[in-house]
Amino acid sequence: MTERKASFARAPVELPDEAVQAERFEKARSAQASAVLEDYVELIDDLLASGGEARPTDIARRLGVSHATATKSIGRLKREGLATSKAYRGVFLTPDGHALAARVRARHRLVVDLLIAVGVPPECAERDAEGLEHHVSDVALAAFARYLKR
Amino acid sequence: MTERKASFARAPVELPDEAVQAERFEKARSAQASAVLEDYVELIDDLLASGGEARPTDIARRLGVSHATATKSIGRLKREGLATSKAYRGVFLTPDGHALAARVRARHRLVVDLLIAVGVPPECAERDAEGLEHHVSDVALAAFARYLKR
DNA sequence: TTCAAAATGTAGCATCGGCTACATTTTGCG
DNA sequence: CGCAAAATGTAGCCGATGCTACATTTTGAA
Ligand SMILES: [Mn+2]
Ligand SMILES: [Mn+2]
Ligand SMILES: [Mn+2]
Ligand SMILES: [Mn+2]
Repeated sequence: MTERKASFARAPVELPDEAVQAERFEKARSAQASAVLEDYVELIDDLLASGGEARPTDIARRLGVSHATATKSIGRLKREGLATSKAYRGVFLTPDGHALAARVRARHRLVVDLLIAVGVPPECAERDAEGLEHHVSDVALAAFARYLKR
Repeated sequence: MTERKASFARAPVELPDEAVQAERFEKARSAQASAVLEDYVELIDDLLASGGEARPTDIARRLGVSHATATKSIGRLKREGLATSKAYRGVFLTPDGHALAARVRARHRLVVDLLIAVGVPPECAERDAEGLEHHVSDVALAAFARYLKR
């Protein structure tokens, strides 16, 4: 419009290498693909540890989805060897599922702690962490731990 | 198994209020729903600013998806009023799309800067940021900015 | 100018994770 | 015990986002 070729309305944009950029997006997509599974195993593990039972209806209510949706995702957990269940009984985690839950919970806490440490209000930290946690790599996680220990 | 009622193998788990927890998960899901759109407008804006054209094939290659997938997503951008395009021509952003791109880019940079500030290696920061950025709330973003200015 | 390669469009398929609607089973209360 | 309510299972729909395969258009080089 009013902008001419020689104006410097914006710094010249330097794009990353194509392959590098593609790899970053692919990583983000793959992290997202496991996000639902991670939330389920973490929640199931919490329910089992706190009360004793992890029933589809409870899981659904806490996740804010319909029980049909929860049941379908639990089916995926079972297909992937993370959970077990029998009709009309609660859901349980396999050793693999339990191990995943432990990692996911530790990561969740570390993310919350880091957010709070840099000045994010606690409830906001908890809320944001629920989405952020699935995209924090082990390397970044280690950096967070170092930072918090400083 | 070997665990008795009175043992303290693990700290008693205190679960958040159901409604609060559901709301957190819902927020994370809604953030995820806009993630793809955000990545596309940011990338299109970068391509337009750097070279001049944003063609479906370039977009696809940089995102690491097939051109058919990119075309489908560009269709969604158009449906949502963020982009325009005519057959066999490049893709352009609407004012709304451009405004979104600006916000997304600013947020992306802030996230990268914060990660680096707390000790995450730069390339790792860039990689993780691609997924993280979509889940950082405005409140957290403001906290990041404050922290970096300290 | 011609024509093959590249880019683009389009159709069709799959998976995932939402939903509603309805069928079945279990539970608990009178 | 019996029966209604709650929980659970299941079917079928949808949109988003991947893919491959193939049709069409554009482009550029001989
Ligand atoms: Mn989460
Ligand atoms: Mn979590
Ligand atoms: Mn991104
Ligand atoms: Mn980005």
